[in-house]
Amino acid sequence: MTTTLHTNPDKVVDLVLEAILKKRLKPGVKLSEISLQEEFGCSRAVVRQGFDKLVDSGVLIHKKNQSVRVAYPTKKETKQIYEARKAIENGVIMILVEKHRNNELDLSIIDSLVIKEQHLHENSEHAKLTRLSCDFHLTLAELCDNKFLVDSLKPLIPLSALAASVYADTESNFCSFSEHYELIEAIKSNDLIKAFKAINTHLDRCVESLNFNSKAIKNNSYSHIFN
Amino acid sequence: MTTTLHTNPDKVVDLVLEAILKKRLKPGVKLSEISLQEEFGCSRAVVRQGFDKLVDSGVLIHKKNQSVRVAYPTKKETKQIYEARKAIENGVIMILVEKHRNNELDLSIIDSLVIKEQHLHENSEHAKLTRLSCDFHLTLAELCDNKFLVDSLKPLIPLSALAASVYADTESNFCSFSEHYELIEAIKSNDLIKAFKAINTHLDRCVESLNFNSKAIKNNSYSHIFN
DNA sequence: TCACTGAATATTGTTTACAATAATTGTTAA
DNA sequence: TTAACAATTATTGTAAACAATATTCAGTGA
Repeated sequence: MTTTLHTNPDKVVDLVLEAILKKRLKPGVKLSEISLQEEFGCSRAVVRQGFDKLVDSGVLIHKKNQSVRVAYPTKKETKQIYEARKAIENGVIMILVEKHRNNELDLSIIDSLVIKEQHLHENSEHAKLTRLSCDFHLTLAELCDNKFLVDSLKPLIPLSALAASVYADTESNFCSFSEHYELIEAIKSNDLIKAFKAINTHLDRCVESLNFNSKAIKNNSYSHIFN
Repeated sequence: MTTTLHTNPDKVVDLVLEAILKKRLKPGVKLSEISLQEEFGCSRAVVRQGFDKLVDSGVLIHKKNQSVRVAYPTKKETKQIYEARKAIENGVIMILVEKHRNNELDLSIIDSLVIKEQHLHENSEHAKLTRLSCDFHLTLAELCDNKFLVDSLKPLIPLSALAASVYADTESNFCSFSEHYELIEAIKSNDLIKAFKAINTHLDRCVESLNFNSKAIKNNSYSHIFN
């Protein structure tokens, strides 16, 4: 048994992260190794390895002898997550403006991403839009051509999504498309100060739009989560 | 057999990182799982888990079916490492100055650290000094009270040490103690601009002091590396 | 002497089985 | 009915065995 089609722990990591970004995996949900080896089509050991990586990145929580759970960010942690993002993404913006000034920056990927966001916004496809806005931030980091910087930001994106799952009342205008657009325009005009302001007010508004005085989320079924 | 005294992969991680920071583990060295389970006093599976974590953080390199090797940063990677550090540590400084302005910052830990550095500097104990200067940067991040920011910076410190192992001609003035002192003074005077300048020139000088036109390091024995 | 080939060795990749622990269920008594 | 306890079940933690791959080394021929 146990089909060994993709025996790669990264596959497990990707599937779990994608499920989180799509808001199918909710904070607090239990993930059992044996239940999921069939879902992922790999052995328990491989599932374990994938879980270990996700635990390291903070996306899953692991207490000894217990099943891992999807992280449930507290209010304090949520603010820390965005504070860390601000630090890293300010660095990203600095590098990108510098690159743009030297004509070393190809923004076509990010341009088409923003256009996609606009379409989803106009058709009020909020679910897909929030998913895409995660890509926006990560793509900006990738344009820096610095894997260490990308790796620093990477775990913070799914954590932000989890925080939104807990505290966002509505997905409709959580990570605003127009603010993304303004940020890109600032980079294109080589205006560093303006770009800093754009990214900082954008991230601040993400936190401000959250409602920390409510909610208890629960959804413990696995069905249709991973595909 | 296989004493199960500390069956924790984190122990493996800590021992390897400490050996790297103390410059006992050199870039490129092969680390075999079975050879090291006795050295660490735990089973191969646990060694593996520890290695996996270190591979994720970029400190070890792992090619399929081959022993892991200590990372050997290229010139390009070294510059990326310091670029990423600049981004993150600028964020750290921003937070610390803000905290200091609000009287929410206790710098006693970092003060005593700098004093220790000064003593080591005066007695020209270069080896211990370079080890301590790593703590300086990580301690600054820890003062932010933001585990996500700390986790972002954490892997970059041993990577910097590895880069120094490859490219630093002499350890004597690699990570300058006096520049650390100036940075702390800038924070204490609530001068954000000055603090930014201090951290940026400090990190720039670390890279400038490196010599990328030389060297081939090799040292493949394990003896006295991990204790 | 050198380059090449192939067998022997050593190391990693993966699965399996078993032990230890936690979660669940069922029973009993107040 | 509920609470507490015991027995069962399910899940994780660990080690050991085997398969697959890479490395090493000896031998052969030019």
